Amino acid sequence: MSLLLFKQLSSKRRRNSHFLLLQHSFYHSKSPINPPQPQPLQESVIANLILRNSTETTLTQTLENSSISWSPDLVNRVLKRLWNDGPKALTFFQSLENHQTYKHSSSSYDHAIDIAGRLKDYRTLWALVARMRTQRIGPTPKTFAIITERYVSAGKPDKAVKIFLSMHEYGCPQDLHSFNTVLDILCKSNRIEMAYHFFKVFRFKFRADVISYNIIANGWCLIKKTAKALEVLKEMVERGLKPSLSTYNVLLKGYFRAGQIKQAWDFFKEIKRRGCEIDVVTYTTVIHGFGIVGEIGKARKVFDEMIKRGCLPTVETYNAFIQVLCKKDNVENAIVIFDEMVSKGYVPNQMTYNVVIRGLCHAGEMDRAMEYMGRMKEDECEPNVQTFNVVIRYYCDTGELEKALEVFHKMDGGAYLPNVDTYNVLIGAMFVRKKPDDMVIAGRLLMEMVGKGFMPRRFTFNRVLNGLTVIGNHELAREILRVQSNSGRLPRAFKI
DNA sequence: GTAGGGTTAG
Repeated sequence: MSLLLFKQLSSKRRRNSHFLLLQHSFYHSKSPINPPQPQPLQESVIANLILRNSTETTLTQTLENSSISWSPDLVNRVLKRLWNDGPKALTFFQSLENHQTYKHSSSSYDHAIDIAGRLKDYRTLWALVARMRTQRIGPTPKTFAIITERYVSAGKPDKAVKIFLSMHEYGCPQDLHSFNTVLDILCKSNRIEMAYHFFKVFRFKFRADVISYNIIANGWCLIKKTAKALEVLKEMVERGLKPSLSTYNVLLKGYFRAGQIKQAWDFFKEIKRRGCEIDVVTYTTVIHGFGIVGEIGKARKVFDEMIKRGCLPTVETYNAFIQVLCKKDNVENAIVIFDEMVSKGYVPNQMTYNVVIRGLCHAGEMDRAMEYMGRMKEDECEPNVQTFNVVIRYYCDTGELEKALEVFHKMDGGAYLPNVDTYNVLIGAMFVRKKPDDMVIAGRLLMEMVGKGFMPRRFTFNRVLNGLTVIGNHELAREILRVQSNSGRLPRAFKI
């Protein structure tokens, strides 16, 4: 059985077992009138506990006194919950470092290192690496992938490459695998020029393979330079490496991204004509590519064609199709497809819902958008930060700030922590009504985001400071100025 | 976390 078919069947099976479970509890429950209340997840309860304790000392005591039996999996789930409050996440991690019985696993160290890196707290990051080493649980190649990514996205790609070249000094030798990882990280962080240079210097040393070439070709495609991608692939073939299906999919996507729709279509026809194996990724790429330029008819045709040819769509295919229908057709037509996928036994995921909810918001159907958000929970498909951000953004756009703030407050409680986008959207919205109270809210939100390790841009700082000065709230303004000077993002006038 | 398909909007 092909992997594709297997994926389809397993997702159907999941849904069927869900139905069976419901039927089972309906027939066997002693009191079907009182359905069992859903228990809050353990990691959610713990995350709330952590968010309420302000210092490491009180937290350590609280955790020592509690009878939680820690496991690497539980610690990872808690860290995931606390993802958008980096300082609290690290405090939690460190408070367990001296636990009497529990010892952190390698993967938990990786998470903590990732969080420290995002906070640009490199001292903590390297202290954690050293600690991994003394515990003899790392650092692993994955740890180095995380560190490399954090340095690249902090604008230090040279440093990132140096770290990669020194990883063997940490007992972690470089190989083709880790070479490809670094190339991919550089490409995905918009450093294709550097990735290509690095690739050319080391391709013989690491015996670059099809995957290395695909990564580089994809890098060029990401910045719409399909000609460069083709050049790289030509060289690959000259070296005797055979293109894979991924190679074709990379190039196909590259044509669409670069707006070379005709080339994309010709290329798609060509690979079919040559009898190359086409898979669901190829079809999804074409459906999305045509849809996004408004060619809904063609997208639909390809969607029908794949089914006719026995290539079953996946949830991702549906997500792509639903998204383009929302954007270039009509949200009602998108919902028809949404219902169709559900009736066929597919389980919509968070992205499916987010795409539909965004489509409804865009059509001004905020109430229906909120209905779908409620439906997510019923479907055991918890809304994520993106779900909240979409709804908050659109409430802000329509000037319903009270509703935006109401949704924002629903995020409180540890289950879904706001991220940097949430704060930026809300703070920006506080300037439209010119109400003094809104300035105070903006000021508080700014303080809150800084406390969670999200650094606002200088523009945001200045805007909020101005607003507070205009309404005469000098106290909050001073507090913010203090935070800003600690962060090093001083207003230009204050420099020197 | 060795590659390819599905989220924001200006």
